[in-house]
Amino acid sequence: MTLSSPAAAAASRPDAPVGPGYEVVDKSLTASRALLGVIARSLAPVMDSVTLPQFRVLVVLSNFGPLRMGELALRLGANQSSFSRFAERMVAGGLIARSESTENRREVIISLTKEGSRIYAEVTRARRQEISEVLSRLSGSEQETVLAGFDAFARAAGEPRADETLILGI
Amino acid sequence: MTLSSPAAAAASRPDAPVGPGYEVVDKSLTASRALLGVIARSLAPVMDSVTLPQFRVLVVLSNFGPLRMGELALRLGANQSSFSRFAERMVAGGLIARSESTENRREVIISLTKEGSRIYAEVTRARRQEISEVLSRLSGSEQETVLAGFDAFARAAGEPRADETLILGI
DNA sequence: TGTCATGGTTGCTATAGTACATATATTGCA
DNA sequence: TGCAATATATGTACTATAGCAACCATGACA
Repeated sequence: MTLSSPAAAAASRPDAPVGPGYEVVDKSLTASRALLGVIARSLAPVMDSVTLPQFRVLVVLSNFGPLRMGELALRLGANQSSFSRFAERMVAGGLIARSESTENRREVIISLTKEGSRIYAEVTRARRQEISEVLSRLSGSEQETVLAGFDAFARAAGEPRADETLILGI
Repeated sequence: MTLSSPAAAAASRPDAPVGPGYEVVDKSLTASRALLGVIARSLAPVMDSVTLPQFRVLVVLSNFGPLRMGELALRLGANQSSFSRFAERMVAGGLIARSESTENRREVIISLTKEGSRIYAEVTRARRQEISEVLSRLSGSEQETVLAGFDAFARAAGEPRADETLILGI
């Protein structure tokens, strides 16, 4: 028998993991660029009213609901004092609101304003729309193919950690 | 006959485009988050030596080769004077080099330094590596599924325009 | 040679983001 | 009551990015 490649080894155990070939890695990179385009386009319309770091705050508040100042700073990996002023700008921009905690007068609760959640919702809507448009160009069976492929990849990759995607400001 | 859904219409023309269902859009969003994680992780190690806007410059120069100052500013959608100083910082950081054009002494050509292209290459390598690791968790047949799905999606989406992904600084 | 266009830099100004140290208000507890 | 701990705000300072206007240097062309 010749030297066994990972693929050959897997052939004997039909469903075992294998080292991926060049083609699938390459196609994944291309797909990642395509999805990046989708994400970017969905963000573009709101970028004149929100900066990327500010949008992160909208994401966190949308996902976790109102949070204490310090808690929010922590989740965003920011220095507390930096964040206080950062929040000040967002308050001025009408994106978030400060309010005193009911049970502890030291605490300041940050919540989304109508405008803040509208902007987040708008981006989400646009993203779904963008993806729908791309998929609409495919036949039903091709969409099935995409579904299966994305599903498998997403399962294998898992959800990215919050602090990871923060690097990109998203 | 009842109101025909796009899917039903497609059933009569087996390979025609159809409006995508909720599930496939949703899975696409999940996959996009997963790929975003991959991208973010590949960028993380170099983020202490390069800012995201600076990384954009590395990407453009890597793809197009040396460019005139103004041409580069244009591709990055930046103001010339802003870009001049921006470039100054990158020169100081050892990422790019200025050189006088041979045929026109007005022109300043910007090219990558060894360090600049090393950083770009490092990110690309890391990204392939990250993707390989994810795919390695899948069996050969699942990888085939991913390949087919990503391929179909990428074809339908097309390459994002350069100025689109610039929004994210990538 | 004189004038205009082109390519890039510089002065000035402004804003966002970030950090460190310090100050203030509030709470909890001895 | 007084002191330590907690939660946030402020003083100060620095860097990155960005734009407008004015300014040089060079090239093109009448």
